[in-house]
Amino acid sequence: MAEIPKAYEPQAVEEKWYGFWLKENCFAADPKSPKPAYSIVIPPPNVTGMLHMGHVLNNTIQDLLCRKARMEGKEVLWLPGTDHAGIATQAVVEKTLRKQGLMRYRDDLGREKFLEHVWAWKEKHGGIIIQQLKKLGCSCDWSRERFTMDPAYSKGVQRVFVDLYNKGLIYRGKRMVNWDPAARTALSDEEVEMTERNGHLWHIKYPLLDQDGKPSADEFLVVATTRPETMLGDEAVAVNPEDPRYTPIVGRKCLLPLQNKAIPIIADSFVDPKFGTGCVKVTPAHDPNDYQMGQRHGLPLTVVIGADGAMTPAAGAEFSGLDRADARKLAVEKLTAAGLLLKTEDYVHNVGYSQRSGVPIEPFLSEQWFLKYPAVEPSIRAVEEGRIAFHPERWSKTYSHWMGNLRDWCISRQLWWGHRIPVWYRKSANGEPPEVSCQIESPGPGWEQDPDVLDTWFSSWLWPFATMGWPDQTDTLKKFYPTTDLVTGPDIIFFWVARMIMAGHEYLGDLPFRNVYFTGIIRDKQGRKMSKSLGNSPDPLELIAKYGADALRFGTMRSAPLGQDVLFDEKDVELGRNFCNKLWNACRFRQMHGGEVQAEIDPKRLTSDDKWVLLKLDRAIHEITQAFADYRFNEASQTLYRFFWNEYCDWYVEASKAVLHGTDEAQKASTLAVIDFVLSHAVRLFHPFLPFITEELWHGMGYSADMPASQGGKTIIFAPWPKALDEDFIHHYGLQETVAAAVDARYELVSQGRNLRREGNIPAAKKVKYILKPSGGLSAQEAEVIKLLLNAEALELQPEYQPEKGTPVVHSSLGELYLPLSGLVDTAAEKVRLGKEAEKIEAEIIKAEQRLNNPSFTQKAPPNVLQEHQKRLADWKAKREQVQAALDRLKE
RNA sequence: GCGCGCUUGGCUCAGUGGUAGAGCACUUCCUUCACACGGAAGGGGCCGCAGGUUCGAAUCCUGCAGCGCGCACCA
Repeated sequence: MAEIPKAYEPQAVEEKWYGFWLKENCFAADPKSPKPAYSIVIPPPNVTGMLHMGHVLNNTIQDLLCRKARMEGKEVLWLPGTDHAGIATQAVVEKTLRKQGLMRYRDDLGREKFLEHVWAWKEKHGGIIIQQLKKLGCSCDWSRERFTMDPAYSKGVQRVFVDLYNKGLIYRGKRMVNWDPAARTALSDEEVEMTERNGHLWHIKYPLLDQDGKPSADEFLVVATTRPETMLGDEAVAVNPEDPRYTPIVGRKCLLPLQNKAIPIIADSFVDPKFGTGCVKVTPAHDPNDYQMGQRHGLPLTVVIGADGAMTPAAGAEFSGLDRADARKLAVEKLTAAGLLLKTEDYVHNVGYSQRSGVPIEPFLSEQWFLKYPAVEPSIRAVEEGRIAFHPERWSKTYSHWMGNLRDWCISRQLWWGHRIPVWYRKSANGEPPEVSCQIESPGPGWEQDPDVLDTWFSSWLWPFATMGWPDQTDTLKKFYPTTDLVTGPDIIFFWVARMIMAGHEYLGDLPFRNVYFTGIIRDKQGRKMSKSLGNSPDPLELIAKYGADALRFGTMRSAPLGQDVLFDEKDVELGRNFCNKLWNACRFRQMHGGEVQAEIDPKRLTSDDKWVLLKLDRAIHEITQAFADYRFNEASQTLYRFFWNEYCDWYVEASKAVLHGTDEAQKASTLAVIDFVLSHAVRLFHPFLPFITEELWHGMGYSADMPASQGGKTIIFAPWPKALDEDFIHHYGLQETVAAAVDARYELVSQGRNLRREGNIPAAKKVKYILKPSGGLSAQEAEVIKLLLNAEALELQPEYQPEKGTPVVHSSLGELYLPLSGLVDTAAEKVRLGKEAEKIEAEIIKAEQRLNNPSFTQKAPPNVLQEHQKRLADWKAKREQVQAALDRLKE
């Protein structure tokens, strides 16, 4: 065993072992392996993205699952890759090119040239996030890294498009879509975020026209609108057909101000007579509801806002070219000047914003491609029947709700970066509509491909199988599909999860994964979402550099409960680092005592402390295994923390010094064997959380030497996952719960004894003598442990001890522990202390008696609970007697 | 409007029918031969409010309040 440094230094260790794992191909998945398969496909990060805390949370969980599965003897495939992220990537590149002065708008460069720039960008930045994942310790099979625009992957995307087109599920149509005027593309409904805004409701007078088309001086309608600039495109005013106030004027016309245009008054049941004035202005080209009404009433579509968000010439000379926001201001000004603005109310309403560019969405009429979702029914059933299990389960409700209200998916984007739509057109000579052909390759000369690309999610939804070589029946697909677990955020349940389930059912006739783990969202200490603009998003790589990857992983896992948002605090990472250091030093302590790894535990030499720690280890293994089964990683990490720090280090290691500092060599060897047993288990239990330090210790401590090369001899990655101790083991080593309880009582006595020392203001370093008046048997070794843990000069066992008046004492089931302080006794202080204790005991006794005196409790409570309460009462009563006796002695 | 989640010590959160827990922060003491990225002892909570079920509720049910998040075509 090599000497190891005093504090754990992660940097060199991390680099060394990650390189080793790669060199030894430890993460490679073998489709020919006879082992049972375990697989995860990574939620592909944006190819040009940078690692953030969300990735840390998400990928640590995946790594945890994969590493545990390997230790359990599974053949593991964690398939990594990146997403081309259409709009996001294109926007970044456009911005850069604009900054460099290479273009103002992408048309300046043209499609080919522009795409060259994007690919160059991808080549330059595309590998960054992959390298960052490696720093985190992710055990992905990098030989299988995929990109959603790999040639083979693209083929799959196009094939699916053609197939769905041929099935009649994909169609083209002119619709009112969500338009992003900044990115100048259509978006899906899911990419629009409704945000509550403080706006205004402007009440505008529309004068009625008489028979001659002359505006009436005193007859007018009042319409209320949140978007006065759209009135330039109004084609009607609508009222409810049942509204008696307005039925007489339906069919007449009114004057559209600013445009000086006559528009009809129509009746439509969409209008709610109780809202506002009961009159609605109708702008068919710029509002989805108005569009519907326009269709019903045959109204013209006057487009006053263009694709760039600026007013068109149709808006009139004064407005043409103005941005929509400026047009609103001008419209209000002009209406005010004309005396047509009746009032302006403050009004809170929801406005749709582009999730990508952050600008308000414009309802916009355009020709787009739509998909009617396939395999909807089986996809709903798969989740409802639990064949796909959501963790936490409640998200299945969100899923079902969305799946039950599906609307066709707008899949075309007016972008260049993405999969181009495999549809071809050939102009016909005689003005007829062009010929259309949907196929992957060009049908030949004279055919032009549709200029649009597909929504990024139209490629992502194929990720679980398109990454495995589909449509070919590859070995990988056969072995690892369907995947086992998916780990992702609930924010993409519609974008990605639901769509993957449908694609899986449509193309492979089965579910794509069996479990979906939804992480929480990482927030800052104040609970705000992390964002670049707030500057509250810590750089994980800086945290890794400062604390180590293991520390970052452990801290994150420890504070991330299932399904709950995580408030990130650097303190958590600090805790992780401190924990690694504790683990490190616990191993140094073992090393200090030298000798070979002790493989065999001798049952005859086990002390009660040894048995206690083995039982605690057993309980920890049970709890951790259950926590993993429930996807409760925070519980698993907390159990590990408690076991290792509190139980093993604080109590067992300290107690073991009674043996290790002694002279009995055979007993020392026995203790070291227990330590080796516990440590070699603990290091493996920690490995999924702390891959680097555990690998280092696995080798440094010599535990790898006991294992065959395929099972931990070479690397801890394949070391067997610890099993709970079996009955034979427990019987063989005499590990009864009663032993553990007795040791618990002994440690409790020690705590109380230390408290006496504090209460007496005796410096920790000062050696003092304690006297124990035992109530039962205590071995010499156990007494030695008590002495050591109390840091006492001596512990005298005196069954007949008669204390001097006022000697401080504590009481327990093991007996009375006195701290005789020759000449230094403060009787008054001791009286106060014992008085307080007596009060506490009295309160507990009253509580217990009340319960036990209640006949319905004694009749109805289960026997074990009843017994427990009876025992509790008896214990408190015994203690009361002891304390009372001590108090009486003070009075003499 | 509908749905979901949260409300437990100063802070962040576990706990989910039988004596209120952790980490951090705080107080006091200790550089003792694994670790000051440490050790020891301690203070601090009528578990949001009101009802109900139960022998027994922080825990189950019902209402209410506050906060957060989804979904929804009301100008």
